[in-house]
Amino acid sequence: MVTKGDKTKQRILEVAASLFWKRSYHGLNMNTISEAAGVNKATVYGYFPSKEALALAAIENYHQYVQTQIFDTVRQATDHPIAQLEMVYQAFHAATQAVYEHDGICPGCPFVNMVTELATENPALRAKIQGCFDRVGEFYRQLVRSAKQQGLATADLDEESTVRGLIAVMNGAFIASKIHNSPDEILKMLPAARRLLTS
Amino acid sequence: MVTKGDKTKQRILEVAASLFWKRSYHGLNMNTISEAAGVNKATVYGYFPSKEALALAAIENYHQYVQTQIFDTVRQATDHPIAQLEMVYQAFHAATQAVYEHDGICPGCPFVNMVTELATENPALRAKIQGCFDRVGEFYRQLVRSAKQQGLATADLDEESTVRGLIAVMNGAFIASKIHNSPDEILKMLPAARRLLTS
Amino acid sequence: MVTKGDKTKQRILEVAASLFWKRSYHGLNMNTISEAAGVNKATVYGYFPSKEALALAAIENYHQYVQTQIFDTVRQATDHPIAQLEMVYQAFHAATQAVYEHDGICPGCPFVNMVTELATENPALRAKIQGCFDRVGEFYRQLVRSAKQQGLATADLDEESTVRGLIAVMNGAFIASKIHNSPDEILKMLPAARRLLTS
Amino acid sequence: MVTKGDKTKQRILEVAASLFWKRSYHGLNMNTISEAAGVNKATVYGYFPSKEALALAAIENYHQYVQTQIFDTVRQATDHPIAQLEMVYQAFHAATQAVYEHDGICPGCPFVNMVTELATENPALRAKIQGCFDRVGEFYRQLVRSAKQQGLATADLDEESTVRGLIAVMNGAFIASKIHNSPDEILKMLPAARRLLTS
DNA sequence: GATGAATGAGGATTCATTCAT
DNA sequence: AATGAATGAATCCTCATTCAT
Repeated sequence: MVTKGDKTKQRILEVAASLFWKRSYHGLNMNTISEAAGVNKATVYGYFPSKEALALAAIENYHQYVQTQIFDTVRQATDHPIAQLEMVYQAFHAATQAVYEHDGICPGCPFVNMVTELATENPALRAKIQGCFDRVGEFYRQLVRSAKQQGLATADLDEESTVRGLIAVMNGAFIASKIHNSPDEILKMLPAARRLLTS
Repeated sequence: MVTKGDKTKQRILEVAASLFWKRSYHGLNMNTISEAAGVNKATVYGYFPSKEALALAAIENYHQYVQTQIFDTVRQATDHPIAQLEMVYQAFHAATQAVYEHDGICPGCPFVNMVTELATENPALRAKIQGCFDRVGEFYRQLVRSAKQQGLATADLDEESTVRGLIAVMNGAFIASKIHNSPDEILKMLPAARRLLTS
Repeated sequence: MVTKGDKTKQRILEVAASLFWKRSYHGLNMNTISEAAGVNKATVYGYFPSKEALALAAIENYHQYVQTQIFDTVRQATDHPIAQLEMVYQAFHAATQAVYEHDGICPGCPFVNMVTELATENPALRAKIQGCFDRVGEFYRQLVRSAKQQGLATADLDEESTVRGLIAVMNGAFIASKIHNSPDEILKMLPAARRLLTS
Repeated sequence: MVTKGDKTKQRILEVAASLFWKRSYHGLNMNTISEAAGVNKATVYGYFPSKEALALAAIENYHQYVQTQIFDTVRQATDHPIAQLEMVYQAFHAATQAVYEHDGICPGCPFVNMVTELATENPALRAKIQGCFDRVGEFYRQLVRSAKQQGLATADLDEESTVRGLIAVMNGAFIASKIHNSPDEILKMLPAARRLLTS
């Protein structure tokens, strides 16, 4: 059963996740989070023992979201690897575009943002995000295998480096959108990703 | 003529650049910088009017370094695009490896780190780094053109998306090294970059 | 209902007002204020967003005090303009005397102190204090009108310049007390004020 | 003989005096002074041992200026007390007006500014300025005596309180100009001063 | 006679966190 | 289940002052 406290915790988590996405870890403070969630600061600490714990929970929240709302959805929508790849980029673009229209900024990828900012000073967070990307890698691995099976990629295509490259291009796409403050940079990266998968 | 002050300023700049590379902008404070440079905090402010100005100068310092020590050097060493690509990745790997052996961390790319952390809150810095990547794009554009001319890439290879993809893969490589805290991730990204360029 | 926080805020305000009276704006720091109020510096900032805001609130606090505790009280005590003038100077003298006995200094007038120090660099504060003196002017205007009605002043006495002069003499009295570090300078200014009003 | 050093010292002094007039003591720093004087900060310290000493010298400089350029000049221009009073106010207004047109601010009276800001924390400066006002008092005392002799004031006019009042009105005039940020406030105070002297 | 270079101490402000209620 | 109130420690930055040259 969902108690009132569960709902409060969930609200804090979602508000925090949204803010951690748009701002840097150090650039976001607990005051802003509690105010945006409409609760007292002490309430936040009642559910999450520290800012770091909240950030970790936000990461996990994103992970669930990406897996279920994007990767699972895409897998269910089509078997075609290229179509899947396109759908993924469309989804990332749409999310970025929505933030851009609302806030005028391109937030990038929450995993990349956090790990880039904190990897060298917070091993726990780095390890957590490494785990998230392992599962992202599984999605791309399936994609590569499907492409081979469906004859879209040559049989000798190296799986390891292709998966690696697809993740890199995806992360690079998010960074490009931040650098140029333009959501379209994400879509413009699709040809490169497609070529990695198919040629 | 190089005065004592010039040398002090240069020392502060290099120390700051090194630290901004290894730590996040917000995670690094002016105290640490001044101590590492062996000068008083007020001395730092005597040469750089603010933390932001110092970070901007550090960015410019990196930009010069990358252009002259890496891209120019590589261009002078060989005309072969694939060899050039390999040399670039070797250089990035070597720099990362050196830090890793000394500090146990993978610092990633200073441009990517800064822009990822600060793009949404500091337009000046974002614009500055955008300019840096414009020049990085010029290098990759030459690479693509050379590859076409030398018959290493097909004539119909799309220049725009390939340059974009090569930058993305490079940035993705730095991020992968941070995520896995492993310098080798940079070298392991080379095959993907090579395929983008040649196939 | 008066909460604990309200009381803390009021205590901070009164302590700050008292200190801003005795010391210059720049010569007083937030540390001293928070310590004198018996709270942490961050607590002060929890109630007042900046030193300037606190100074402005202190000004308003003095304004209320002067209007209610001095001008209103005097008006209620007597209808006689000269008696009112004397009571006002007595009140200013008594306040100055109290500080003098306690601290050995003549603090002057908080409005004059602040505006003299900050008028050229802080337009908001200047405007605020201008508003306070507008209301002081209203008191003196009533005084002049009463004096005319009661035949204590000639009918052709110029209201404007007399009000202006009475404010100037009052402010000049506070300054004289600071210059000579002697509370009695305030009382010694009464004859001049009286002549302005009646002759 | 006037050495190069003498000229430098004089330039520093005049620049400092001008700046101390327009800004508060704490609001003006030694950097600004040395830059405005076109010399190195250490040069300033070569001629004046401290900021306080420089301020004291600036006060003395103003004192000389007021005595010779204003009071002596006025005395030489006319024997008529009221004309003298008017000339003094005209001079103060002209000086204020000049600053106002150049900087958009009313600087007030340097003696009043300094003593108001620093009297409670700097006894030496307070005493110095007290001495300046003693000599200002002498001017007004002469004025009152002349007025009596010339039948412009009644013989029983109290000298003490009138001198006191004239100084107060003059200081109050400067403060009024600061409060309203309007040079004309000085001229508008003339009627009150005149009435103190003559009625 | 003048300056380039440097600094110790302090100043306003912020932040993650705690605890009594 | 939630909050009002409070804080220790830091953070960016400034300033009067010094000294070797």
